[in-house]
Amino acid sequence: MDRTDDSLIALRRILRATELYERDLASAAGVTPAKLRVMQIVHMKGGWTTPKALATQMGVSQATITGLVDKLAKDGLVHRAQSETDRRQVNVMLTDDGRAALSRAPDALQQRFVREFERLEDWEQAQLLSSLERVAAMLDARDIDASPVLTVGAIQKDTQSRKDSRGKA
Amino acid sequence: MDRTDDSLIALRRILRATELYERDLASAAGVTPAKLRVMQIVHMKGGWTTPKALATQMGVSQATITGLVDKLAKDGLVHRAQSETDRRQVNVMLTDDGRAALSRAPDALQQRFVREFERLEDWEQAQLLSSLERVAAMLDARDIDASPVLTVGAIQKDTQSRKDSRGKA
DNA sequence: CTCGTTTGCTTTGATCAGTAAACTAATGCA
DNA sequence: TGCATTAGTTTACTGATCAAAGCAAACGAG
Repeated sequence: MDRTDDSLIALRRILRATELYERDLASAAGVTPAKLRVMQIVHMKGGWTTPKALATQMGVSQATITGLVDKLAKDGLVHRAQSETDRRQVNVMLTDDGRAALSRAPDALQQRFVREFERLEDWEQAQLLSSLERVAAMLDARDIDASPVLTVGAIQKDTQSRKDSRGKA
Repeated sequence: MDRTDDSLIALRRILRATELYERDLASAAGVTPAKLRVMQIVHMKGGWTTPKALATQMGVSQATITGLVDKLAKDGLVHRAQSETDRRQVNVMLTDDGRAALSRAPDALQQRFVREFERLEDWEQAQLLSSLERVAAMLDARDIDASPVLTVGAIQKDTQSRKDSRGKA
């Protein structure tokens, strides 16, 4: 039956749209997608995180994070600071430039999704959510901790807009 | 209530699951994801295509295809033959080994989706399909002719404007 | 037919993302 | 005190990708 095919096609369109947006997006911020993702996660976490946390969240090795953070630091978009409680740890923080770059990369894809989603009727939202979760469950047996970050990042329920650099305690 | 967030999380899980499966899949066939994609497309096209067509379909440059085909050829999975009608053209064909490798890489993700999808009640299928299409439309304004092949990164039918905005820093 | 343009592909030389393994330094436990 | 663990970096490598330059075949006026 054709519904299966049609569903696969729709899925594919979703995947492709996401990928394309991610690239455009990154270039809008003047960085590569991977670096943008790092910045977005740092932002999401309130302004700082550790390489370890980044590696886990992004699903890559710590060595990869080291490389990305190196480049971001060289570009002055983030900077490193040693944690005071555990001196093995490093805190990765956005610089002002980093925040500026992030804001130049409005997450069109996600914003669009959010905007349209929130325009739906209540029951439609519920149905969409349940369908998406069902598909996710169908495809993803394991339980992966995925953040609500699509192209990663713009959902910013930035309730606390503190820009201080209270480098971890 | 956070339906929006939850939807984004589900979406993200879908994307991640797809990526992960793609890797597993490729390793089952003993090749990398990109090479597997090349082989799948060749297969889909009936056993042979040109580098140009592959580049268009995958949304990468011809140079990239040259590289992938080089490696596949070195591994004996495809071979090149000059076209007889237009000697500038090259035909990329699967070898027996290539076909064998392909068959060792059943598309786990897709099969799983299909299997589970077809187990659903009729009305559930209809609902899922409509939800997926809705999301696809929300994310992907353009009309893309996507094939029911679930992969990340394949571009079916390049829309000119997209091509230009891609691939810059 | 011929010359200039277009087309299809490859080469070259780069960048980016990613890994594994070895290493360093700080922690923490017994 | 001493050993195992943890966090992060370094090193050396691979794979995918691109832009630009090059080459050869095909096409299309004139």
